[in-house]
Amino acid sequence: MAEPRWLTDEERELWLKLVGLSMLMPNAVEAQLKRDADMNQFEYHVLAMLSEAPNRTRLMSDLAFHTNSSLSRLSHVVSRLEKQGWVVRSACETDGRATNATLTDAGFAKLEVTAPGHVEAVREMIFDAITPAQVKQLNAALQPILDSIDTERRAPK
Amino acid sequence: MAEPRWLTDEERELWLKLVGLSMLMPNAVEAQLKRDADMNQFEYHVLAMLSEAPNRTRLMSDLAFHTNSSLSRLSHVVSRLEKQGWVVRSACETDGRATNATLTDAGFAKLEVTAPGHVEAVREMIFDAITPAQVKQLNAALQPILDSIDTERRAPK
DNA sequence: ACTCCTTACTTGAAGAATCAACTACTCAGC
DNA sequence: GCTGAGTAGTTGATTCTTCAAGTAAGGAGT
Repeated sequence: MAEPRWLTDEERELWLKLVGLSMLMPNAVEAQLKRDADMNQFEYHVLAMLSEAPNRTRLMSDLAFHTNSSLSRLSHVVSRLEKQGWVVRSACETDGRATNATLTDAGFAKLEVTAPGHVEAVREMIFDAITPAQVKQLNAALQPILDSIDTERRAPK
Repeated sequence: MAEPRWLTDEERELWLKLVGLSMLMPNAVEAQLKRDADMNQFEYHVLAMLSEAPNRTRLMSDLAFHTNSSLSRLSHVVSRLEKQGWVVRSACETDGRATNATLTDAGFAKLEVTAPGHVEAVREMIFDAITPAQVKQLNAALQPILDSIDTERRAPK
């Protein structure tokens, strides 16, 4: 067993920041969403991804991809959203295995009243804290990390 | 109600990346930990933070801070870790309300066999994907975001 | 020394996420 | 037109997290 390639101090520091970010950021956002809209971030994300799609409709599997979620998780959540009347499911006409999820008018309305507060919270938390140049840097530096995670996700060892 | 300060395209792009990262990164790490050590990332993080402390011991509240967790969550997890024999609790001598958590020899040994594989996974996922210059940029740009989250956490509106 | 507030932590119940089946459909090859 | 492999989605059980109490000790003021 070869000597592991340990992290440098700077790498370790960054790693702890990334871990901290993935621990704290969702909580921080969800506090606002929960308080103002009785919704969690994932549910919001699902509604948002539907609202941007043609006909406010996506296949479940497509929606799972765009929300970075498993089909199982999505299925449970869409069941909840359906109960609230914000989403409806329907059979896909061209593929008998597939299911469409569609944002209802009520769901769209919910999103419209929720979005401003959510965006404001995001802005205060993230974008008021960094410079436009840093936005560019982060976009550039985070992309390869996401690609790398995605590669491993698609081709697990 | 004033017009909300919507996000620019670049900001939106970054926000989606940050959300994606906090969704996918923990899973990616945990897959390896789960497979190789039957442990999740939070448990690993708890053991790691203990291993670095003097006497491998920390107060629960201190440990909660260093793992970005609530005391409640930590308490449940330490109970599990205690059952596995990796951590022990003891009363704090100077403050009757406080509890020490100490990493046992077994816990330290567990960490020692787990660390190389974990570090390797982190390296492959993160540091093989970006340049040393990007490590610096990310460290610099993520810091104010974490500070901002932390401020809101301490002084909720 | 007694009230009252805060801190430190634990606990049990409730809600959400994951995991491991399972159903149902599609499609490629024979 | 079967068979088998893969795809799409659902479901129920288990596990984890969060939430809302609760206990118990410290500490400030009186």
